[in-house]
Amino acid sequence: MLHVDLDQFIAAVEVLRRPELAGLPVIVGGRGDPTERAVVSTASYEARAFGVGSGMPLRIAARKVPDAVILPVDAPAYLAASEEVMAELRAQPGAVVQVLGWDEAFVGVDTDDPEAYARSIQQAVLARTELHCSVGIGDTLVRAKIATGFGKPRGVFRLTAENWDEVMGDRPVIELWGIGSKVSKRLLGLGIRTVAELAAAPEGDLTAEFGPRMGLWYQELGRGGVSAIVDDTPWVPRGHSRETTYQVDLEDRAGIVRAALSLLDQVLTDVGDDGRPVVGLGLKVRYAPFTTKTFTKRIGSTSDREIIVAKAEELIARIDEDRPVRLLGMRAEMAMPDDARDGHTPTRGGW
DNA sequence: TCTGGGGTCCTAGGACCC
DNA sequence: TCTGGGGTCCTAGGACCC
Repeated sequence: MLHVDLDQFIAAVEVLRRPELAGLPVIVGGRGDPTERAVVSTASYEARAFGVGSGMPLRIAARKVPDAVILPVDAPAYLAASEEVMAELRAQPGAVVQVLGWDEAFVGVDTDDPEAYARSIQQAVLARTELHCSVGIGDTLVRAKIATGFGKPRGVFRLTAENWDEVMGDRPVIELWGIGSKVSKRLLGLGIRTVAELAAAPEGDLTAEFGPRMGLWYQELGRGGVSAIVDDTPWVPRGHSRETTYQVDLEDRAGIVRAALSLLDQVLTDVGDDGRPVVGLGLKVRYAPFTTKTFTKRIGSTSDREIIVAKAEELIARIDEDRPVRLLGMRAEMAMPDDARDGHTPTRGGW
């Protein structure tokens, strides 16, 4: 199958509607104000040359690139562009499309010449949207996804069982999709640094450290994954949540309660649009400088707004009073059929 | 340098039941 | 006095992805 990933997607969409920005360092993040608490969503390649990347505080990014054009995040514009791209992918002959995010998707297809198919996808997407993309070809989802990174920008790369060891074997495990900084450090504690070492590690070491499920999953990742099924069944959200960051720390109880209720209200709007009942509530509180506390509560399946609010107030009442709050997040979980989760391998926000 | 906002899934441990 | 085994449900926390 193939994995398609748009190149510097958000920055590219911004440049499309403002051609005068072409070739300039463009940074998109927050409300476009580098004095605010916010982070970079995407930087153009010109800005990346200065060491700016997504996730970086906007304030720092602005300092690194004094001449940068800093723009606010315009989610509706990116969603519209994304839908055009996905529609074009679905229009490809024989394509099964599984969307992973605004700017990427798996494309399952039966073809003798995947490279040619990949090039024709790039041409089609470019012709329709003026956006460039990179394409990974793989014999598993994991390999296709990782292959795309080697194709960037505007390229095509093939990663299969044949060249997996050669290409990935000596690389650090953090380059695997689904292994981040924490897990890679724990793996290092087991003496596992590279992809090849993970693939060959004693199963018992991994399951003892990460549990039977995740331990085996990480080993499978080290070997390039197993699943090769592109799943285009429509997405069913597991829940809805809203989160925000306050420009000034909240410190008084009344203000904290008011802020939490305001977030709750926003979540309830999404819940109402969803139409399904709520079965659980969560409240995540971020304390300055960087600790979080989570409160959760199961509630009987209900759509009654007053009941939900009353249950949420019980959670709000548990927020510590003796500490300033830096950020409040609230999450409402939605009901879903139990069988929707059955048979799934661990995915980590993935496929 | 000081950390967004939207998601998903896994694990540990306690309570409770038979 | 010392102490089963299996199961489910719930809460809190951790980790990862785009």
